Amino acid sequence: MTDELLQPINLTETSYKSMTSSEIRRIFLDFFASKQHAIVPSAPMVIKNDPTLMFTNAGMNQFKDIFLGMAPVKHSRIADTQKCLRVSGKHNDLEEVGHDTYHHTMFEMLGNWSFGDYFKKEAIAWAWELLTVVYKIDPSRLYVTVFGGDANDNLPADTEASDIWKNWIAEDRILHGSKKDNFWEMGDTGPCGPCSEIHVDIRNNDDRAKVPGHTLINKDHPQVIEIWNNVFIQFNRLANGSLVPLPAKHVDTGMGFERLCMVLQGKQSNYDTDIFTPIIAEISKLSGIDYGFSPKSDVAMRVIADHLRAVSFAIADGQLPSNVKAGYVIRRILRRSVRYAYSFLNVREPFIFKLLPVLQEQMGEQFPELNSQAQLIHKVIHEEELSFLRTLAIGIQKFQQYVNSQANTKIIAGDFAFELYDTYGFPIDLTQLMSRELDWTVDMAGFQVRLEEQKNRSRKDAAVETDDWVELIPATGSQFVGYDSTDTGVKITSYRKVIAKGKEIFQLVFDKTPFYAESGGQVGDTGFIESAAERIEIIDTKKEHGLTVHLVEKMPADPSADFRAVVDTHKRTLTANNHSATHMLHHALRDILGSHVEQKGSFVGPDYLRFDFSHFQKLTTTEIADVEKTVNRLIRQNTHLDEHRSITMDAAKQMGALAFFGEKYGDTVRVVRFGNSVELCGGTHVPATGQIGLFKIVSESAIAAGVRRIEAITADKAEEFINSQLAVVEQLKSLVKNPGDPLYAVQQLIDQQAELKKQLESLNAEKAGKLKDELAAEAENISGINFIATKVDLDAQAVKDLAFSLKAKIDNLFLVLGNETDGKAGLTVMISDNLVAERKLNAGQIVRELAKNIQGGGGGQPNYATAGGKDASGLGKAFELARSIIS
RNA sequence: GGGGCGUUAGCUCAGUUGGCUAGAGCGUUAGACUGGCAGUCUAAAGGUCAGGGGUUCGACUCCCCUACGCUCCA
Repeated sequence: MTDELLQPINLTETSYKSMTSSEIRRIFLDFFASKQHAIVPSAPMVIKNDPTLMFTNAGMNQFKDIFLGMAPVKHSRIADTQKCLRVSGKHNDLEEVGHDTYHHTMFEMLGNWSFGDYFKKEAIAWAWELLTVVYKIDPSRLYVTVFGGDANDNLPADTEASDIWKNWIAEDRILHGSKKDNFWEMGDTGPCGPCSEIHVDIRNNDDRAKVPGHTLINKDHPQVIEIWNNVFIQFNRLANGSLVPLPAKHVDTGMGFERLCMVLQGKQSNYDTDIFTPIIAEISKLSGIDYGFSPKSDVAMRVIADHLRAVSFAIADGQLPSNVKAGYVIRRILRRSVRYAYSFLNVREPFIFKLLPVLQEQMGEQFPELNSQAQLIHKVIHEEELSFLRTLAIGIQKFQQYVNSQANTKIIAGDFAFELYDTYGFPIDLTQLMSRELDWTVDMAGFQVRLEEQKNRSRKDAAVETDDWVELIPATGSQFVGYDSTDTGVKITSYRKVIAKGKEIFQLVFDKTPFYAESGGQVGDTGFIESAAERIEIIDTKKEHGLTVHLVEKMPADPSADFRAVVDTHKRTLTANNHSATHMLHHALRDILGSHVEQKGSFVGPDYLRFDFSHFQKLTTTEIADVEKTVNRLIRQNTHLDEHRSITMDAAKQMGALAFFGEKYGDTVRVVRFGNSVELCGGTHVPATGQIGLFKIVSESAIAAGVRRIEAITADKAEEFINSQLAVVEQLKSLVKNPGDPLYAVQQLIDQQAELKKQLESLNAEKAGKLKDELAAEAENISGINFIATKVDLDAQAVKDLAFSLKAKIDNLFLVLGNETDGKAGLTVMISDNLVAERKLNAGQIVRELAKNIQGGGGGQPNYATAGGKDASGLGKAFELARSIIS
């Protein structure tokens, strides 16, 4: 048996320590191909349609549905290399990356899988063969762990695995591990099982002689490391905590590619392998600092090299940096690298984007998306770098203002440090660094308090309470019948309650459903289900783990009844119009702008459509008009939908179907074709394009570097839009009484208006001048003060103007003006500046006294003040009081 | 999804307990100086203070809502 398993395979003879990373990767895949594994491409690193996970963080992610029994097994043996990203949660702390030799954000996970096919015996034998025979790792450096059992969980030790291992490795190299290290569970419930890890000791011979390797396993020693984990999925964990054996057992393995390369290339650090050295060399060249120059610059270079990969792959998968969710994670990673470059490599301008060609050279062959998306990645990283450098500049300015404004306390308050961080995005470690340079310190305890407050606020808000699924009928999925029918008899197979923000809603799963779940940008269907006894509104339809979940606000009284599921067909039709129009828009854009146009995002609802695509400049008016014209021509051709529900990917490509990077496709795909527009798509469409009627673009804008957005409307909405615009023109024409050339008429009106405005201004000035002169003539000299007190028929602003112009005209002025508008009285007091100073007169105080006569109050400055009141009949008394003040 | 901050002249920004009839620099225009240019000086134009509502005698300033931008957290 053993011999049969160890059939030598025909691999290129490559000597130990000279294998490049590309060769190491290829050998892995070739090896498992020779063991009848189907080699599949990496799934996208960015995950869509799974609320629990933003990024692929393990090789098994793309097979999760198979383990959960929700998707059929297409190949029972699979191997691949999977791009993964670990940036948060239990797996990684972003802030660790770069400080040691082995943490990464983005990494590749090599893996082989058996779905109900081979189990422990083959998995262990092949792992051993690959490592020792093919990769030629010295067996005296290898150790393995197996699950040692757990009394609390009533789990026995995995003696099956240890017995198999004894065929290959000395017994004293087989170690027994705890539940924490050697028992794998996907979640609180579901498939799980013991696992067996392979560890390698890469210390030098002296150290190995001094301290035996087996004492260092799982002790976080940087040179005694786990490289391969083989998980044997054989149980199902139920909600009550008990374990039941699975009928079909699976193998799920993962081997960290970067670590493997480190071992095989005889390096002590992942960053010393040829995966990273060319990038680090380029960083060194661009920054003028040698790798090895100082610990801090070394960390910075590792950070940048690592983050470049993560960010580039994320953008290639369609995830642009943004300020929400997955996009925000990407932005944070990129900004972290800019921060390190800024602080420790003294870089003050964008430069990370310049490293992209080196990365392409390294990985472009295995991951072609890196090449095809290069222009976009380049542009996006460059823009993000620029924008963050701006943010840093603002933060530095704020910091300096703060330091200048403080007495020499030498302490940055935690509140201020947090404000810089929270409001202005200024990294706390930069605040600390700059403080140290000034010999100041930051109150980090205060900062942490504020940060914790903020986290609690957000967590509290995001708290969602989810009950267990209640299963009524066992089912492995739910078939979508909505392409053909919008009204079907269904049974509820399972349901659960979800509480978010104190609002209670229920999720229902049917045996089959006509409801389209939100996907590919198309909104979920709404409608209702109806039994003999009751009718329940479906408020939305979403997808979760490939299941179609219907959202309702109220549970049916009898969930086990027979229901009729009815989709809101009006909304569905409008949505289909927009979806088909989106395809034609995409096609027209590629036609007119070029084939660099690729979908970067899409929203299709009943009211409008939104389409984001890669393009590097604003569309001209002509281009927009051309796109509209092209789409409308396609609509008028009334092309019929040519739909292929289930054809192979190859056949789809043969048809010229557009597929997008960053989308996960099954082995068979659905192709939607309207004439020359051919796309892989699961959405609902019009039977023939004529139904769309009319297509109209309503806006074109930029949403990120190299990405533009078009919003458009169709059918009734487009007609309404055009008609309302035409109505405006009609009204305009009738207003100007010039049906021939309304533009000319309006222009003339504008010119005339400007002319009249000038004339009016000069007339008003003349009138005000006269009033001013009249009032000036009325001025009474009371002990050297020119006193004027009178009522004028002007509004508040005119009174103010008059007061100021009188002040400019008359010296030693004490002016009191009264006015009356809308039954309310107003008083204005103006006093020449010299009187304010010499006679200690204060308009503000005076106006308050005067205002008592009009039942009001007011205030202002010493030389000018106003007041308002209810009783205009008191104005005369106010004037007399004013006179008495200076008499 | 929850916070914080911002939006003032074409651009970059001031505007301190509500009241200085909204300011500066750059840019624009005009004039002057200079043989011409560069430049210097003088003057002018340019603002629904993001939009809407409220409080007040009075709102760029205070409160509420909306839009947009930045930013942190989830």
